[in-house]
Amino acid sequence: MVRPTMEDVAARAGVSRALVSLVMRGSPKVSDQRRAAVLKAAEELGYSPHAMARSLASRTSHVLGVMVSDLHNAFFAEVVDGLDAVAAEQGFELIINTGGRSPTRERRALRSLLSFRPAGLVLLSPVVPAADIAQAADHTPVVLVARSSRLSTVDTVNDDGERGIGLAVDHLVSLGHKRIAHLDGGGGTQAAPRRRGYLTAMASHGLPPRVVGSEYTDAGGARAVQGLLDDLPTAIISCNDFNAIGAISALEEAGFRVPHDVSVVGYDNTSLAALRHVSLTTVDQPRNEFGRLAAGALLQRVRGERDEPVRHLLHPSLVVRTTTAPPVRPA
Amino acid sequence: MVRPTMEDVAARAGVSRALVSLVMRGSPKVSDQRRAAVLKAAEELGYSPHAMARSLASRTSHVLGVMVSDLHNAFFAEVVDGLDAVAAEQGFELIINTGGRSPTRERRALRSLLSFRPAGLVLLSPVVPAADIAQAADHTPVVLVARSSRLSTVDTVNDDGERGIGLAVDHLVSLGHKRIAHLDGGGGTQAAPRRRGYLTAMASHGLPPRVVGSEYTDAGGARAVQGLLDDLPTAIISCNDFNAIGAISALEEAGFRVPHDVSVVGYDNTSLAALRHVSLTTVDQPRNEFGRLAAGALLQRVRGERDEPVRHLLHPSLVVRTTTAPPVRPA
DNA sequence: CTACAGCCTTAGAGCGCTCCAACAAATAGA
DNA sequence: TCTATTTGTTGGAGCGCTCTAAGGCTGTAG
Repeated sequence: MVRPTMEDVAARAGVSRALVSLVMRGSPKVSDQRRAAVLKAAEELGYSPHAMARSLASRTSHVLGVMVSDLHNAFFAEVVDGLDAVAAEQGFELIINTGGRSPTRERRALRSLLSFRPAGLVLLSPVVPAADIAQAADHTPVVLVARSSRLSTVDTVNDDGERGIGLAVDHLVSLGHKRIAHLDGGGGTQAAPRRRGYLTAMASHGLPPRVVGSEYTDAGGARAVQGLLDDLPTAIISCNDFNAIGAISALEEAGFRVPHDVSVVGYDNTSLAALRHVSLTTVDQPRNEFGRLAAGALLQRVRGERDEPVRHLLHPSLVVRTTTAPPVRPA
Repeated sequence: MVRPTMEDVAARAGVSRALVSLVMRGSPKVSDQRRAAVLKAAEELGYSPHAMARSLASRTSHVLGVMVSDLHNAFFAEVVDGLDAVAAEQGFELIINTGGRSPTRERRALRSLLSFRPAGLVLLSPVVPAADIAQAADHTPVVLVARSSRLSTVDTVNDDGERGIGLAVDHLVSLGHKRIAHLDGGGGTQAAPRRRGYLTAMASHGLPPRVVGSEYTDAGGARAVQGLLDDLPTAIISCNDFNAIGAISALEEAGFRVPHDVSVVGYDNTSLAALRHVSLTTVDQPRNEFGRLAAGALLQRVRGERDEPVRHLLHPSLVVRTTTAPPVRPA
């Protein structure tokens, strides 16, 4: 259970500890003969370098810390895939932990990550106050994904929610819809730009807006629809996919068919939306790209290539499935 | 950007580095006055201890490494919640990384985790060969979740899939079903015990089994159902929730209603199953409990309280929703 | 007034590694 | 031949911390 150290390898190979260090770091200035001897000894002992000792001694880190606010949400998994790809490519490793959407746990997670002295930090949709983020950013480069910030020390990567909802509105209008309601995400993370996008797009088409208060859950979507039943629009744009699925259930329970009687559009293109049983028309965020850009921005900071903040605002795209169709009822 | 060290805090508080160390570790043998001074200095400097230096010096680690085979699967998120709860309670921290269901990436993830010299390792449904696991277990305590092993050096936590499917069969039989088919998970992780549970339970009720090859996806479930259409059973037990949802879509597309014409049971009780639009009767695994038990077992090993392997086999439970009902067609 | 407990506090060694300066040996240039 | 230069190797200091053993200080007892 006690792991061998460089000293052990050096003794076994009959060389100095420094030489073993050179071999482990792949230095070219080691003779082939010694290199082979060292590698052989390392192999025999089952030696592997001690990352912490290494980074302590070298005063550098090849670790990026990733704080995922909610591990239950597959959204983040794809962002992590993007991060991982870029990090691996550039010789960095990821350590992840999670805040469970609670500021307390999240702050703990942040402290834990920072205690490993990572080269940089990626925060995925954090819920901690900006002050905590600013404090972290004092010590190490930070990039925020799915959360905006005015801090000049942090970079951000977000989707253009205003534009995303605009795509949904345009799609429905082009199908012939005029009475289009928006189920609003309330105080949720990206609710405001989405609502704004809805209002702007409706106005640009000269249509009267109709915003209904709701939330990011399927129960919320169902409830909102129940309030719409007396005066049903021909199309509904939900604040996210869960909400849309709740809306669809409530519509079907009330005897309406989707998309025949009402078209429904979601947001996020979660894996749910792709299920054939759901097959939801929705707005897709380039999640993998989020991760890639976040890693890229972070590594620029890590290498000291940039000082001014970067604000990535990515273009969402509409994925048309089978919950939208031209209206059949009088518009 | 350069972080303060203990030395800095000591200088500012006018005490020695060792005293700061005692304060940071919460030692009782420090006078209140000095303690306050040290904490104040630390606060002012924004000091936080360097986890790596600490564990290097103390030759101990309060870190548990967690390898999640697939971050996209919310199953693991709940296991992590359980792990996190127990770890936090006992003063341990989690570092997570992911293998993306690829043996190569997983091996890399394993190496990365090990390089932090964690006190122990939790592997959630790993896909690497047993030899890699054995090797890791040579260096540090390892517990496997959702994967069995015969290695005497590793503990395991699994659900009793045989029993889980048995619950589903019993439920359907008690509703009056006699023609019950099983959509099999093929070579998937827990497919074998589930199939075995189905066969055993059917036999114990004196019913003829009908196993249909399928896989753990909604497309797989749909395809399997298409092959059943000429001779439809009155109930279907899927290998997991995705498969069940695919099966339901295919049934509905073929003009059958669930549960009126066919009852369907899933497995896993994913968050999908709870959506009102889906409302799937399914078998629940105590995921949070998986995590708690895994952490518990690991910490026993870490503290050297136990040497022999432990095999936890947890009881799944049936969650009855609205996709099962008594059969109306002749059985 | 000395002795001996406590109780706090501190110096110093050392964890596994990197990196620098120094050096021996081999090669090149004069 | 002798001095440069290059190439390969090494000892030692030090990264930020913990931990042991050995202090300094009080206060009380002898």
